[in-house]
Amino acid sequence: MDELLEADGRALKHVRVREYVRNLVSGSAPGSPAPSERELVQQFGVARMTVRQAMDALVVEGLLERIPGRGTFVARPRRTASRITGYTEEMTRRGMLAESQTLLARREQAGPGVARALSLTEGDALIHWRRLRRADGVPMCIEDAYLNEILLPGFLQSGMPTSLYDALDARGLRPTWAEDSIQADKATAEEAQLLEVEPLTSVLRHSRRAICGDKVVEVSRSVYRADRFTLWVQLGSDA
Amino acid sequence: MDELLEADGRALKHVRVREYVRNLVSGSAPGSPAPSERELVQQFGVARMTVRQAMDALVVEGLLERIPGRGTFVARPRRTASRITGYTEEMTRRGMLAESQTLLARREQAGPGVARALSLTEGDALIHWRRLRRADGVPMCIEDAYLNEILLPGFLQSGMPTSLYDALDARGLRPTWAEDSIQADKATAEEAQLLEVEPLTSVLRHSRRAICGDKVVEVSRSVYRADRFTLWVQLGSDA
DNA sequence: TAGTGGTCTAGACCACTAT
DNA sequence: TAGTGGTCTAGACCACTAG
Repeated sequence: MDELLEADGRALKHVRVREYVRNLVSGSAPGSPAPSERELVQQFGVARMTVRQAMDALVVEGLLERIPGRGTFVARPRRTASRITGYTEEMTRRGMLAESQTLLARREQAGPGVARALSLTEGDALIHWRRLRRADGVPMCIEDAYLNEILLPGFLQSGMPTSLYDALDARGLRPTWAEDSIQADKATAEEAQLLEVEPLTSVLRHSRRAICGDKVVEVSRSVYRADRFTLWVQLGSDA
Repeated sequence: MDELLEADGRALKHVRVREYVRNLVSGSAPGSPAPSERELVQQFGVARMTVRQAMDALVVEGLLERIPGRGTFVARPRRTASRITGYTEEMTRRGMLAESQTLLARREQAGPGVARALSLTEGDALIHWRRLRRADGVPMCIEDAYLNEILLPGFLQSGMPTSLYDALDARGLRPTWAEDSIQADKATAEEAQLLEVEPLTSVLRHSRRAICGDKVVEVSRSVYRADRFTLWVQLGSDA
């Protein structure tokens, strides 16, 4: 007998069928046939509605595709929207070494703009974290992150992490939604000095408001050297 | 009797129930209760599985939320990824008047880069459409669009539309997926002249590869005046 | 013609919530 | 205790596809 049929007899029947089918087809090429519903009814000794419930879940998930009169097949993988990433993950993905140098990390009182963006009240305490970020040892961007202290108790005291997004992840606060704005501009004198370019060199300004559920977890403004950085974005998703 | 119960007796029962519930709750505040499943069984004289099928669809859609032991309620609207829009729709959304002046519209042979981006073979025929695009009468961007002629038969002959995306829509080719890249740069002499700015002024370069299903429907390169344009992007979606 | 998924019935028992 | 959604059964008929 298939060991998966025996595994965890306490599990719900439709879950057992679902996971059996998931394991069966994982790795199969798109278009490969899945077992027919009546076949699974026989194998598992359950009602057809139970099998349909299991298969429905996999169809909604995008793993399977039903074709009336033909059968159920492994679906072409759906394109999905970009994972929301921070600097460290993004540069690593590009095969570069991401490093950061903290220029400033302290509690501040929220000004009107940042307060609104973070869904705080003006004057509330927030964390302001400014970093010079390098890629392969060369300055890439200056990032000012503003964080809600309430969501990150002890953050400043616990030693700053390399990756803000890893730290958010660890607290179950990885953003699932982000509102970004992107502008072309020229570097100010101070920015130019930090980025090691001439003043008035082209830079890309990138602002983000990152949200997890109902909570605004990060508001940030970054300025990237235009000669080193192209922003890539994937939009939309398959129906 | 409720007129919706009578409407289109040919429709499938689960569809009738689904649309009845959709109409009933549309406009209701999140958290408002939907009818209970057994209530709908009574009202429509159908089996409970049929009602569950109807409700399942609305739950997957994100309109309803089930809470075991309590009931079914109107869900908080999900955040969804940005609709993929073109210049005309985007400027209209910003409350500006979008106008375009065609600088060039002709068949060309695909060069290596554009061929690969459009999933064509080098030397294949494509449509090259260059426009100066204004917002409220002032130059905003120059856009070079490259289109697969096979997908748009008679496009050049039929008179160019104002909105490429409307034209794609009409042919069932509205992109559901886009891969964009964004860079900061300085205007070339030619770009500066068309955009009515000084040479070396900051510009935002925006490239797009837009896809509908398996078909690459548009490859474009746009250059925006940085003093007039900020790109906005929403990323991710609720789970 | 045999097999497939799509729809539908008329029940059942369970765990959970609210009163 | 009454009501809710969650799970499950054992059938049924339909339209469609493929050999």
